[in-house]
Amino acid sequence: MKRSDVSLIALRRILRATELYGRELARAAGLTPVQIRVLQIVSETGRSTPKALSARMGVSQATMTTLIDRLVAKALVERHRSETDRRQMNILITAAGEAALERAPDPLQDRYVEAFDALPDWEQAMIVAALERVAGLLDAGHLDVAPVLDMGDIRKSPAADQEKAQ
Amino acid sequence: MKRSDVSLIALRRILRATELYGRELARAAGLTPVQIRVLQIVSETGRSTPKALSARMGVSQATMTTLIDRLVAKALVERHRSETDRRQMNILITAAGEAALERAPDPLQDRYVEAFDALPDWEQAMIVAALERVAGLLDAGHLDVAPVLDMGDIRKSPAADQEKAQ
DNA sequence: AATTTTTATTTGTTTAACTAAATAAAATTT
DNA sequence: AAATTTTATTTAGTTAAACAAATAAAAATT
Repeated sequence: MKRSDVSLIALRRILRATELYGRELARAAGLTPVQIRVLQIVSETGRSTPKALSARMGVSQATMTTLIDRLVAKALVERHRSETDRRQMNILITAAGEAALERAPDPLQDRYVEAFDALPDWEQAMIVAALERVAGLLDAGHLDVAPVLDMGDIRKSPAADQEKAQ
Repeated sequence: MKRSDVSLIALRRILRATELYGRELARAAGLTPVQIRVLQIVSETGRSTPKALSARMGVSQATMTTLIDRLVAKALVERHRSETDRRQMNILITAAGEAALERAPDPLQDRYVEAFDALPDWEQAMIVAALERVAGLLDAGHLDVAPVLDMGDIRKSPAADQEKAQ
């Protein structure tokens, strides 16, 4: 069996183990998976527009409007008209929104961290290096899977890449 | 910054990259993400029951019945009454179901494999070892997040009650 | 200045996902 | 044997997510 296959299988095991986690997380925050994803992107990028969000998530602008409506109703994000282009709305996360993202019970993470910390130093180093390598490979592949329809997204500087929250 | 945090960040990057991928994959197969997940579990386990599936996915039995209805309507799975316990239905994937899972353009995976194959031998080995290690850690933690199949569903943690959001 | 494009929203509608409660049938317990 | 539990489904209803098409306002182009 090819080694790339072995690594894919391990990757799938990782995905499977964590797939419920994302759902639990959304549930704990009282949100749907889609809503939490919008929130994450807004949090990550600091501010965004409905257009940029819809492009990034691959949904229509109309859909994004209703998604934002829901988050606004829960006071997790706010709309602010852009000063520079008055057609646009800037979507900003509120303190409550950040709190909703933080407030995760996160049992999986705790367990993982505990187990990780118990590993010998060399193995921790190896895992970090390997995970970062794999994340790099996947991120690279990601770019042309989700084609950037929005000019504002192309520059997505390295800063944005650092603090990806799921 | 702690090394466990660094590894978690990388893990989240991986999850995020593959999350979009799963969406694309479902779309390409003409299914919803939830439907494809049911299909994957059935395919993986060979056969399953509605009860086991609902426990594994964290939805009610009633919900699972309708999910299975949809997949049956598309001829991707079949219901077969269990011989040993005639209350139960065995859910089996059809050839068409397997085909739907296979028939993914899978650009991300191709890219990953391609990039992986291009890595030096020592790095491939390191990645495989690290991924399997991480998968092992997560599988262990997984047990109390997603209670194993049947087992009478031993009061599946408070999360079972919170199935309100979503 | 007039026209076209872009951005966000509203309107109207469809579909999937989900639930609780009721029901039926088979298995298990008492 | 009778009562209880388990399993799957039906019924009846809600909600979120999605879209196309129409609209309005601002920006960009001609």
